Amino acid sequence: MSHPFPRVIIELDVDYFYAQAEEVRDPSLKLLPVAIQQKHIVVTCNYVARSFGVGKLALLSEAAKKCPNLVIIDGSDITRYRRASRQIFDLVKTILNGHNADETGANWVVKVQRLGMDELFLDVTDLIERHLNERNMSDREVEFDLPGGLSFRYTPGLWAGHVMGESERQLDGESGDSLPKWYYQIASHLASCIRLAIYCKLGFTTSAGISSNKLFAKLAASVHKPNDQTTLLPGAAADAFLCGRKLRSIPGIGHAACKVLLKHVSEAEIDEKRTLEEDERDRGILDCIMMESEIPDEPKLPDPPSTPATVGTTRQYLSRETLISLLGPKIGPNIYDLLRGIDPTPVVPSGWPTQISIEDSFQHCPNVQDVRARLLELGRMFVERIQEEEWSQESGWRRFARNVRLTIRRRQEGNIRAWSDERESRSIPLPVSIFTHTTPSTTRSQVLVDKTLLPLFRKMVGDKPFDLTLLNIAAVDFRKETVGRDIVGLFAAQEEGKPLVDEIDQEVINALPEEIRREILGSGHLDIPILSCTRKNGTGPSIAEFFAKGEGSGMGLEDLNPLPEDVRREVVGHRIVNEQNTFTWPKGKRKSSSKKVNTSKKKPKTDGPLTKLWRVEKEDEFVCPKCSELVVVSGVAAHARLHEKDI
DNA sequence: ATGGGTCCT
DNA sequence: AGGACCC
Repeated sequence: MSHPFPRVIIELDVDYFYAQAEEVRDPSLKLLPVAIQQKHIVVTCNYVARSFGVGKLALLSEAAKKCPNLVIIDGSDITRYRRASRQIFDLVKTILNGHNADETGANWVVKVQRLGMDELFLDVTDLIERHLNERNMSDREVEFDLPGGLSFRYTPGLWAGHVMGESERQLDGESGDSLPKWYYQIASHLASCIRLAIYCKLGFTTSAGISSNKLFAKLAASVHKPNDQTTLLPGAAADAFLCGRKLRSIPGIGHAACKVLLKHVSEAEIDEKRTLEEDERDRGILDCIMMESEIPDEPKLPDPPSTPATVGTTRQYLSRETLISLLGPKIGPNIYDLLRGIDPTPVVPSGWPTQISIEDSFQHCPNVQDVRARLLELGRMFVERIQEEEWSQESGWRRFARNVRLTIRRRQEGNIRAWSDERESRSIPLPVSIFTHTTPSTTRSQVLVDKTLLPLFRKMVGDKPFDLTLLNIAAVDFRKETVGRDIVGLFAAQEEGKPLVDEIDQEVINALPEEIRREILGSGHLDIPILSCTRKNGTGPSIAEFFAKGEGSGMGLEDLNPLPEDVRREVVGHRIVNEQNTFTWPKGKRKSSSKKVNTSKKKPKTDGPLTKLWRVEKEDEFVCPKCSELVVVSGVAAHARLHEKDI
């Protein structure tokens, strides 16, 4: 019963992501130990560094001691990694859903969900079903055509990569609650093809897990790393594998739940031991009865901390009811199921982010001057980040954050307790002026900080002394096609059912910044495509340049040569069972010449065509291009109506 | 710990 | 607004 509905899930994990992104940027790093630094810690490192004993989240000082030649790269600006992550996501999306896949995932054949920057979940059930309906599996070799135009061949009966649980017989046929073995077998080749394509196109190696749900797929992916894959067939082997895992290694069982569980498991163990001893004593009571009063049982006291607490032991000791009483009616049953390998959570297609945040941590920040200085810097990065996100929306509707949230963390007295990093936050409408691309980001940051964030900060801390260790600015509550609530409120409150556009001086409307104009023109009937903008890079070859092949021309799947055998082996590894596994890139259709010439820099359109603008004068105040009057944003439409008479 | 994200309450 | 979870 461990599969409420039968699925085939692939989890893809980009190996040592930040460090590999640096290797892709500069391949000479591949031979060196590389660590990515944020503040005083190594957040990740390549496998060369790991062979020296350097680990994730190691102190930089310790890492340098273990590995004196460690190449340390500052990773506090994650822009490059975010872009690389996007490229990988877009590539996988395109391979599996074609070039015309929408942005919401509503009509994707294969749902693709991001987890962090370096992991993807794929639900390939429908794709494989479709393939099975089209192809004759009695052929010696079968071709698998993917929606994006890529295709690969495999030999039925053979596996790509590692397999766990193959010897079980029950999977050979339908058994009601799981899919037949060959579904996973085909998925193993599919995973191999996708990994190969990622490597060929973008240069990243990945690890993959293939199984019947997200939990198993993810655990499977961790079995053989890096640059390899594992299929974990549901059944007794998967269950045994799960049972041996440490509790904390189960995704979904976090720090808080783990603490509660561990406590009760060890209590239950002690309990059981005691009743066992009591049983024994009962049996041997005649032998022991004389000694009992004399001897203060000394060797028995400090035993409990020996518990590693695995899934198996936890499952054994904690009933469903106990878990509910411990963790509540939602989380309790959830974890009860997880412990048994039951994970019905669907692969939810990832669309645009629901929040964009930027943060910095530090040792001390005890006064408002420091806060302002830090916020100004953070705010500048914030508005630039927001702008980058706008540019990455290549077509369709723009999305705007309604609110901005300020988060702080105060310095804690005394012991630094593990993982209750307590934050406080407040949110407030995000001023529309931050969307004005024509204003320098430093200016926009000043406005944001002085008019919005510092007042908000005052509200949080009051007059009391403070010492911060973290500041975070987040754009939240994204909506399509609206700039700010004040404007929406204006039009909602203002006219009862009249078509607004016809009432307002068209020329004045046209002169508005585009965001405002779109707002005035209303929603639904106007689809202004947003120009894509190829960003320029700093000096030297950047990751973006390295990746530039695919930009602006679909994903350019067709421009890759058929794979050289040595590359294929490098990617798929030595373990591949199916020697016939190859894939071909689609031919024709697109000119391949266009994509190498892709370095042309389009300007963001706000720099260009609009010559007569409502200029942003101050926070939320505009200068009318017709009469130069200063108008608050909530008065823009009303002011525009005044000019109707001018015609 | 870092610098991000997700969803639920 | 906070808390849990994820990387």
